[in-house]
Amino acid sequence: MATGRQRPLDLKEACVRAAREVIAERGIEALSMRDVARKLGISHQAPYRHFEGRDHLLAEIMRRCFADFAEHLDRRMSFDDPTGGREDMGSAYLAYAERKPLEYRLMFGTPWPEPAQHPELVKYAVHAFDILRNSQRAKYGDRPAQYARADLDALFIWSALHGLASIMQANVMQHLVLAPEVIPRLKADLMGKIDAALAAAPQAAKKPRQSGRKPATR
Amino acid sequence: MATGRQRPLDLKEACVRAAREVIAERGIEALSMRDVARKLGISHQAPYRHFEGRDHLLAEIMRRCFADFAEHLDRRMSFDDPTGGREDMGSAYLAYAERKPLEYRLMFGTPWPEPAQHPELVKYAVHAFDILRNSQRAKYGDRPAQYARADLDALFIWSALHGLASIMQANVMQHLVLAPEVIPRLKADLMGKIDAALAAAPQAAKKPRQSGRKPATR
DNA sequence: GATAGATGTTGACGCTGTCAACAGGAGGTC
DNA sequence: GACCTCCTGTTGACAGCGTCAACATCTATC
Repeated sequence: MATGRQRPLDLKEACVRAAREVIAERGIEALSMRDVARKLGISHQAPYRHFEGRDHLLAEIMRRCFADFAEHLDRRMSFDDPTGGREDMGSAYLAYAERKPLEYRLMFGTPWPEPAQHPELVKYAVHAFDILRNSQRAKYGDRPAQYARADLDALFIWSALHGLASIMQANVMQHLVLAPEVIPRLKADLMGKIDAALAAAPQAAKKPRQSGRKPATR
Repeated sequence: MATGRQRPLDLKEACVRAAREVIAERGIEALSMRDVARKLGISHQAPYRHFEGRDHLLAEIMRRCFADFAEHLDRRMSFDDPTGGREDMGSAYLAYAERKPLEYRLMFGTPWPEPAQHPELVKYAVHAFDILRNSQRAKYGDRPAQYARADLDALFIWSALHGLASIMQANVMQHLVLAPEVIPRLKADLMGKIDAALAAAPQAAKKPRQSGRKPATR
């Protein structure tokens, strides 16, 4: 059942894999260093040779999640997608949150370990946001004078998407007694509203000329 | 420094207060039953006479937060506010998240204990959402045929507000290098976009006639 | 006054993260 | 070859945690 019982060559890599398995099985909160060690059949102290502590192991996993998430968004949005099926950023974002709820919760729903101690984690997280931001900058022609507007748009899109993603994973959602056709329409409705909000000129600003969208600059 | 050292008359109440102090001082994750007991100068088992376990103590605190939150929204939105300063729901929501970040994180950013075991918690959480939902139902005249649309609108508003609130509390926010005027404009911009999205007819639906908004039905 | 229930205390268990000391193997240097 | 050092992994300890079980005490009721 486990990934493999023979003594792993690269213990650090094996720790990350085992930790992700524990998280998948019993949740993020239940992850313990001793669990990881047990799962690998090594002593309870061995993982500490590769990670300073539980936080550092968790930070490494989060970093990989952000890298995976960014790659997912990049792949789904780029015009040169070999599959040809270019997807809207919003769909791609929500699809990821839906297909990998644990990873999503780990990135956005778990208190971070001290960021100053984990610069790599910050770097990859910012990079994921930059995919969204750059797509908005491209829309306005990537002129620095429009950076504030692009940032505001990007943060709005992120807010709506992240809000929906985290709400749909929240426990309270199952108890709201929503009208029956609401759930299936939820994602499309939200993305329609995002588009409507962005189409409306923000404040005394002309509607940005925008015929065909440009690809994200990455 | 502590709330009071004399033996409290109502230990259950004192436990809740002490727990909130611990959370305020060292964070939600650091809360332990033994901390609460120590803080009150009682034995480590005494709190268990009033709460089945850590989860139940946490659930009680969360329940109170939801009650407090709902009351905050009600007060800020009702026309009969004695202060006369009626506030928009969005502002009220974001103001709460900003002024009580710990409570907000506790409600929306912390994994819930098994909901089936804490029906009161669920009830109060749903009630908070109903304030938002009812305000949308009122906008459409509270006709059941429009309940789905009201639900969709309410979930959109909640998504955007919750998304922004949780993003602004997230660690990554400080590392995004935003244009300088973005942060101060963030809240107003988002609420403007919410309004714009709701004003735009969703799909083949006339713009709802809506001159003066009705108060929330509660 | 006896009795039963509620409330608080004490002590133990296994779990956790983490520190310190130790063991062995790889590789370099004399 | 002998020696030394670093890297990796092991063993054993410690305090803190949640929780169970047994005991003490206080209070109210018959």
